[in-house]
Amino acid sequence: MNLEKLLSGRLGPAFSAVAGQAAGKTAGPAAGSSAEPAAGEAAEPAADDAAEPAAPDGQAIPVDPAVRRSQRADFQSDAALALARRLGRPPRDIAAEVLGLADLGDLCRAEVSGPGFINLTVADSALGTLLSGMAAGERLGVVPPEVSETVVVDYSGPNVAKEMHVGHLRSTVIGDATVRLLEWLGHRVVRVNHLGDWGTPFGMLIEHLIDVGESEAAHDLSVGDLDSFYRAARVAFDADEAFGERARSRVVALQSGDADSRRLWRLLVEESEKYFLAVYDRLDVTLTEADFYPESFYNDLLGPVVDELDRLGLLTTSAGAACVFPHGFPGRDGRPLPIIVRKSDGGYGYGATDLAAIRHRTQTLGATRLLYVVGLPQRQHLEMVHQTAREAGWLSPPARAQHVGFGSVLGADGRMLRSRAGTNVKLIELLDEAVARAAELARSKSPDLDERTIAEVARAVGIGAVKYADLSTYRVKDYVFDWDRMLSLDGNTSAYLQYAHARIRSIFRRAGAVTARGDITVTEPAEHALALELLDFGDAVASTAETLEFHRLTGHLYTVATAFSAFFEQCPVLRAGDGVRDSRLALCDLTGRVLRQGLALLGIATPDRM
RNA sequence: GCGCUCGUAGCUCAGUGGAUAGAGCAGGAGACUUCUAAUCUCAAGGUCGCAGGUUCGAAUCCUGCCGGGCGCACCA
Repeated sequence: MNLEKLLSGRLGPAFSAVAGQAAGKTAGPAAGSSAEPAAGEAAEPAADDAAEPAAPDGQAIPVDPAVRRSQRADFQSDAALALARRLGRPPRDIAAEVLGLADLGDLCRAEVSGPGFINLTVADSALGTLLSGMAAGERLGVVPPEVSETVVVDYSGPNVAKEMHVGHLRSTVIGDATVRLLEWLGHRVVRVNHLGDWGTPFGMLIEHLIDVGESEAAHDLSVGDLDSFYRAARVAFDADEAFGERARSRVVALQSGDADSRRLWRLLVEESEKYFLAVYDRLDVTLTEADFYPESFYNDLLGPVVDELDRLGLLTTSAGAACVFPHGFPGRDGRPLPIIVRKSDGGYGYGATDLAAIRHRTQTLGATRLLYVVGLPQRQHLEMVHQTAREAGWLSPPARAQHVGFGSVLGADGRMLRSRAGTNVKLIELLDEAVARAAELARSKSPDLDERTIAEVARAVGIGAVKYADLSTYRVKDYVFDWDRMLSLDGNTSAYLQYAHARIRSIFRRAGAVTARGDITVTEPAEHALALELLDFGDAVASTAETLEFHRLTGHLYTVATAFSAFFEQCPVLRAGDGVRDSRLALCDLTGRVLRQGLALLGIATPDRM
């Protein structure tokens, strides 16, 4: 139970009574300015908006007390100001009357402040009770969703025979956090790695493979030198007329199922997949080969998809291509924009693959929530595909699709870190550098750690820094990749959170204990402040799961960590007297679990010492 | 031209229509015989891109501008 709901529950009836009373007196036929029907469910006292006073006779009307965190107290309620105009009374009077009626018991004390705010300060005893309850469970105050859904998360999606670069970083990191979070909440999550393993480039890639020799090519690819392989193929394609001709006919052979072509293609794919898995392992993400749903997976479904579009009357032939024109997408010239499902040369377009994938996800996998962790530039394309799927009946409620879009990673110069030609930053090299920098840091800060521990810490801190930097800002915005900032020892970084956790574990090592699950008593201001933050964990997780804006969760964890650091400075744990010591150990334990679980949801490890 | 998106402290970023707009970094001043100083405390730092509008109240909602980024037919 979170505090805001608890406080709302206490204040709500009082507000309703005050509002209803006044409405009974004043609400005449003239008051019907709004046709809003005050929502049927009286069971939900905390509706989104303060309901319009439509009840005719002094009956209780649900009023949202608008409780939120406050700088002047723990919480504040703003509802009196909103009611003042409607009731024709001064807001301070309303607030005062509400406080007279509200049953706050020993939950908190309250006072009217300023123009009519109600400031609420939660009692230490109430915090202790709530924290003890939270500490006794394993879910840390996170309530399971009402319905467990099947969620398909489409993310990472590297291209065969192409290097993974920073462009894949965000999709992979955000997608991994998404699956960890939704899975922990109790949803059935299907990871879908939409590998680019099909299409015209494979003609030239196979021909290049033949030219360099299979074993040589396999070697090049297995050491992860994918870009130069791809580039060499491209160079040959552009420069050599005959090569280009071979490449084009190779595509035809491959797509018509020619056995030798398929064998060579599989070779390319398998080497790349091995490489991708190595990168995922280094990145510490949960993707495995079982999650590969490459483009070619849908090949057999493309024909039926196009046939069905035709049968539904959605297909139009335009300039020789089979197209769908979803509603609401005008192009440059004002005419509707198409999704090309079959190109004029007879080959299927990627739009067909995307549509087949949707149909597979809703109809075969049974998904009701389809997430696309894909860069923002693809927004319009995705919306067109989703609109088409809705028109075809493959995406109908409760199933819905959500584009989890993200901005670019920028360099220090403010331009895209991923460059067009040649100078891509290899993801694997970037990760290695992160770990190396973190190792150097660990050695300088903690010279007493042995090399084995240094290596573990370096991995957790280095990889954590990269992930946290990505997850801690609003994902729609671009962000600047900056080693010094992300590996900084203080500020809103993963290292800071990991350090807070390591300090807690250190206390337990010294205490000779692993956990402490006793009751928690709150007395000191620093304990009070920490308690408020800890009790907010459930809400932070819930809102993150809804919006998939992970900076909400990182921001929450950061406030937990800062509150803990202040507590750590001000409240001795091991040196405290017996009763206090047990309580504080339990508070440390709970804080440690929140930090560890919170970071685990982000895919970030928490070493026991740093 | 149309569409999407962003614009908040010197820098990087938060900010669910509510009080004096918050953090961190950098820069300034302090705190380690005390559970990890990879820490903490204090001070300083702002025409919330601009202009209108709605509202008792706008960084937040609406409209129009300005600026940055990205899309807009057979590449994915």
